[in-house]
Amino acid sequence: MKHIKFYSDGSCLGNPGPGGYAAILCYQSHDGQEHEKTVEGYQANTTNNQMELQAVISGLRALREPCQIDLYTDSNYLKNGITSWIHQWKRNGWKTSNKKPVANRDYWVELDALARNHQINWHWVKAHNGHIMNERCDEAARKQAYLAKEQSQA
Amino acid sequence: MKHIKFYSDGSCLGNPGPGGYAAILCYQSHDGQEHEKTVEGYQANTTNNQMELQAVISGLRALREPCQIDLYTDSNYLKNGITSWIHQWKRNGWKTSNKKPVANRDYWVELDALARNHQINWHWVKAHNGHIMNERCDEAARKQAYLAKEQSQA
RNA sequence: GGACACCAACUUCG
DNA sequence: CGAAGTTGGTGTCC
Repeated sequence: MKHIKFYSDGSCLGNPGPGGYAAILCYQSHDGQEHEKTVEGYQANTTNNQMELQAVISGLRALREPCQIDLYTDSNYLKNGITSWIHQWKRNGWKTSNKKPVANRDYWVELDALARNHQINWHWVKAHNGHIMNERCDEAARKQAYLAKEQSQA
Repeated sequence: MKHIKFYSDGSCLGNPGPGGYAAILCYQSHDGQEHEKTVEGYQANTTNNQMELQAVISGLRALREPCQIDLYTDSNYLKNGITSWIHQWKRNGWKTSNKKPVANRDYWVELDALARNHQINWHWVKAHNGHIMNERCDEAARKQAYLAKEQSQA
C-alpha cells in the first residue's frame, strides 16, 4: 500500500459564511521521489466544521487505490467525530447525547464510506503552532474562502 | 459640574514591554479661560491594553470633584470593556465569553470605581486619523514609553 | 461543565 | 511583510 501523509484544513469567513478547504497529500513513488498533490475548493455559504470535513472528503476522493494514511487535522471535532463519536451515532439513529439530530450527517456518512477504503491514522495538531504543512493548508483554505467571498459578491 | 474634555492614549514598545500613557484634560474656568492638564507616566513591563486603561485611571484620579466628561480613546477594548462587557463580568465572576478569567481585572475594577464618581460620555476615535488631541496623547505616551525603556536599560 | 476550531473588531508593536 | 494584547461571537461535540 502507498503510504500517504495527508494534511487538511478548512476556513470560513464569518462562520457561517463563505468558506474554503484544502488538503495536501504527500507520497513517495517507487523510485523514491517525493510527490505532492493539492486538492482545494470553496463554497458560498457554509461553516467552519463543514469545511474541515470537506477537506478530508475531497482529499480521499482523489485516491485511486487503498492507501495507508497519516492524516493531520487541527479539528478536534473532525478527529473525535470520525474515530469515536460516529460509532454511537450509527447505533442510535444519529442522535446527539442531548437527543438532537447530529449535524452534518451527510458529510459524516460520506467521510465514513471513503475512509473505509483506507487505513488511516488520525493525528491532531494544534493550529497556528509552527506545523509547516498545517499552515500551508490553512493559507490555501483561507485563499479559497476569499475566492468564495468574491464570487458571491460578483 | 465642570465639563471636561478628556483625551487618553497608551503605548507599549514590543507589547509586552516598557510602556507609557498620557491623558490630557481640558476645561474652562468660571471666567471662560481654557485650562489644560496633562497626566502621564510609564511602567517597565506592561501591555498596550494596560497602558490604555492606566491612562484613564490616572486622569480620573487627578479630578477633585465629580465632573461631566467627554472622554476620547482609540481603544475599542477600553470603551467596550467599561461601557458594555463589565456588566456581564460582574455578574458571572469575571469570566470571558470563552470561560477564561478576564485579563487586567484589577485595572477594570479601579476604573469602574473611579468612573462612578463622574458622568462620562465615552467616544471612540480612530487612531492616527488626524484627531489633533489624540495624536498629542499618542506622542506623549510614546515618549513616556521610551523613558521606561531607558530606565530599564540603565 | 469541558474541548477544538472558525471568525469579527480595536489597539500596540517589530 | 510579521506577532502580541484583548474582547465578542458561532460551529460542533462530549
